Amino acid sequence: MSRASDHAYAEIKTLIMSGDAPPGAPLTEAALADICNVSRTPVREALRRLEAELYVVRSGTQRICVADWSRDDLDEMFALRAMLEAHAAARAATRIGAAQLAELRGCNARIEAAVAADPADVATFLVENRRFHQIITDAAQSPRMAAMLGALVEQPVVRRTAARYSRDELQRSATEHAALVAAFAAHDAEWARAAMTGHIRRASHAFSAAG
Amino acid sequence: MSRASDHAYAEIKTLIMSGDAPPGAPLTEAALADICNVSRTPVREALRRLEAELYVVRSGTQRICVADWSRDDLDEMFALRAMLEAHAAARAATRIGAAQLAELRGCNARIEAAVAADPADVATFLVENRRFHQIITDAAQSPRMAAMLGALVEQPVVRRTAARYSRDELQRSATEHAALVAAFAAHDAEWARAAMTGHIRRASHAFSAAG
DNA sequence: ACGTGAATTATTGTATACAAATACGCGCCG
DNA sequence: CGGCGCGTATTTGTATACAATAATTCACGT
Repeated sequence: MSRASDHAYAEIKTLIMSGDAPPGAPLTEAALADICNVSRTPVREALRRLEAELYVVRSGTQRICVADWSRDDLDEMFALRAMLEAHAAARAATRIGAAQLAELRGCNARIEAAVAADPADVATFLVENRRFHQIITDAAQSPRMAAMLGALVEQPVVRRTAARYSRDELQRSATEHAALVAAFAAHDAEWARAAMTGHIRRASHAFSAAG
Repeated sequence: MSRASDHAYAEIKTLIMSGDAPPGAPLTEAALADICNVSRTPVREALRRLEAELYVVRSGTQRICVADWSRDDLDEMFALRAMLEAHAAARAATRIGAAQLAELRGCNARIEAAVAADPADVATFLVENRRFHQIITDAAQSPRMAAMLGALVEQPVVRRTAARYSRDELQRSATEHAALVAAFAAHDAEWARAAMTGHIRRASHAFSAAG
């Protein structure tokens, strides 16, 4: 996408994620255009994307509000993500190449280092974790699923501060990643699916407990 | 959405579905605007939606082409749909109300009538079949999943003429729907999930055999 | 004759102006 | 005092003009 449109997208998303635009808050195109220093046109395109990803919702008569996710919504998001990522893992297991496997290992090595640091480097963890899952999604070679997952993955991170991630939880994540890598190395689709399902569902419960 | 934008969306989709715009064909905003008798602005919005639904793809440098789905893509679409609809069915089983259940029964009654007709009324079958699945998706009460499924359900119908649906296949569909209704009536989530999984996967194989 | 590169053309991205639709506030009537 | 209807103001939808960027073509040099 183009410069201004992307900029607007990122900026509005940040507004939402940071809480500056709280759930339920009405958003007007003109105001957003002013904030982003672009015209309404790219703002509209950005809002389209955000709407498709359910960051915002259209209230009755086309007015746009920040989405507010109930506990049930969040559970549902995790359930969907577990299904989709498990499927992605199964596909990836039979399609992944040596290079991607190596990348995955490097990624998890950095994750383990971040977890071992004192204090734990949560920022690095999040970045590398995201990358880890991204590699798997890519290896699955399903643009359709990638598109679906794109919106889903980062949303639950909202409202969760770094402090909420316990070292124990981070450590478990790293261990589970190692199991996933083993499943991929063995090209065992069902193993990969099971490992990913457990990984996401554990994360879901950790999230619920922390939230 | 608004009038012109919706119109453009529908018209462009028809162009694609009917085959007038064959897979891989480049689409220019100006040409589409001309066809739809609207300006480029609503065309752009329509293309955004179609892109999100993967009816069209952006080639390298933002140029838009009609998507062309390989056999692998179609299999993948069915696999995703099977997962998502099975999940929807499981959710719906515990949330569905008496009114929706009755609607479901009425729907399948019309399907059976369409199948029993001579010759089989495929058009009615398709409409009611779609409605049947729509009721389930609604009952699942997950806007997120509904959004994901929305794009997925009708796509494989493309390139499949009515003649391709055998009476036997239609009859099986109706029977499976009856099983689904029974699972919903019992509010048995796992039964519903299993029934839906089987239903979609059978359809997938029937499609492959016919295609 | 073929490849390279600049000029031209086509296409997309952005801004702005205007039209349509909707919400809000005010006055009026019951 | 409260509900209803109308006018104004705000907001979204559409069209158009212009800018930026990518593709194509043609000429030139090797």
